Amino acid sequence: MRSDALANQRKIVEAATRLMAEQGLEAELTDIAQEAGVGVATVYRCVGNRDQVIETIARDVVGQMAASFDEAEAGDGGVDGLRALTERLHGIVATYGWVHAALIGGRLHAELRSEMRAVDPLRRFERLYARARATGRLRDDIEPEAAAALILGSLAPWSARALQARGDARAVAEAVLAPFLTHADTDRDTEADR
Amino acid sequence: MRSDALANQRKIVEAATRLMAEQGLEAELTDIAQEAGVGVATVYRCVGNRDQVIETIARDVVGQMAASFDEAEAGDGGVDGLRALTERLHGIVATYGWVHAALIGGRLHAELRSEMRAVDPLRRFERLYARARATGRLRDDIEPEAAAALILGSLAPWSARALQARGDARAVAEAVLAPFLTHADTDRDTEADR
DNA sequence: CAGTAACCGGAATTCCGGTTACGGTTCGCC
DNA sequence: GGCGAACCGTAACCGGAATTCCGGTTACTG
Repeated sequence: MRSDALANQRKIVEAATRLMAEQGLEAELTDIAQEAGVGVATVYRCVGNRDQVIETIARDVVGQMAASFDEAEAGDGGVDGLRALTERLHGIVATYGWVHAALIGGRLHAELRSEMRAVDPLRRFERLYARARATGRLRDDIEPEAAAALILGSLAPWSARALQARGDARAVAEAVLAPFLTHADTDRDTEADR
Repeated sequence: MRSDALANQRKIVEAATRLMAEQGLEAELTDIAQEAGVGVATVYRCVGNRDQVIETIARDVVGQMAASFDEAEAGDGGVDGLRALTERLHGIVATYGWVHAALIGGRLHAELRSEMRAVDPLRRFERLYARARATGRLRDDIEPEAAAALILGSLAPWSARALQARGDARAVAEAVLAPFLTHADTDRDTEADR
């Protein structure tokens, strides 16, 4: 592949990501091409048809999410790992906006769908949460399943946007996890911030 | 309008709601007509074109949400009101599935969009939360804004589904609010459950 | 119970966005 | 610097979903 074609490929994927992040997966191909500053045909040559464009982006998101979970699972299993994971996930949705939401509900090719399902964020987060709770810095009166649903719920576009308005990814993760920390721990953190 | 036409209108809206709840807003008109047991033209006569079908459903959702908030604001402002609101909201998303999520991100007519924005769930929930916190049964180390984002985040389709799997709307609301109650209060509730 | 206006279902049509074909342009190796 | 292959943008094509049209049917009124 010639270097200009490669550059176009990158431009197109970036443009598509940007557009789909705000409009959802149904962004039009002509718009994507325009946003990338190329013609429609170039999209077909450099990335493929509409489905393949979506698939490319989907793979990006799924890959990044999976990697974040892998990393967290490889860590020491403490609360800090959970915080880092939350932070990374919020970083991802900040970039991909509506894409990750659409991926879960939309119609995807069976193959990609199963790949997505394999990540199974709720379950994996739940396990990580349970593991971290054993360190004693998380409240023990809340079930990991409910905690996972709440924390990952904060990735919903409307919540994520509201939270992002208040600070950087680190601050967001902090705010999201706070309700689950033991009082002693939140006190410590609060003091540390000052 | 003749009585059979009125009956059809109801059937169509219900069918569209059911279909869109699981498939998203892009459900096809022919499928909707079939699900309702009528011809396509009947959809146009009784409800209108595709956009108007969506608008009708959207109005339902927005109306129910707004009513829920109105009711909560008219209440005594305690934690129980918050719990009831959360319960109602989860009931709504259980019925409308992907519709409410799509409404926020999708392309809507400016008019309806602003109507939706007028409900402004995050802000209204935040105020209710702040008010309820004054009663002393909610933790005071969590900001209302963050709490609102987390609690309303639980309405995200993936979280809502996971939570619903564990029990009825009341149990869901309970689980969602638990992290925000003071310890004394959660203890009391936990004991009451047994 | 008959007349009529409103209603119905399904076929025909329009419309719109994805896809492809084609003539001009640019990269990169010599 | 020139040549060929690979690349580009535009405009025409195509399929499928939205919308409309039409002949038959059904609910209300007197």
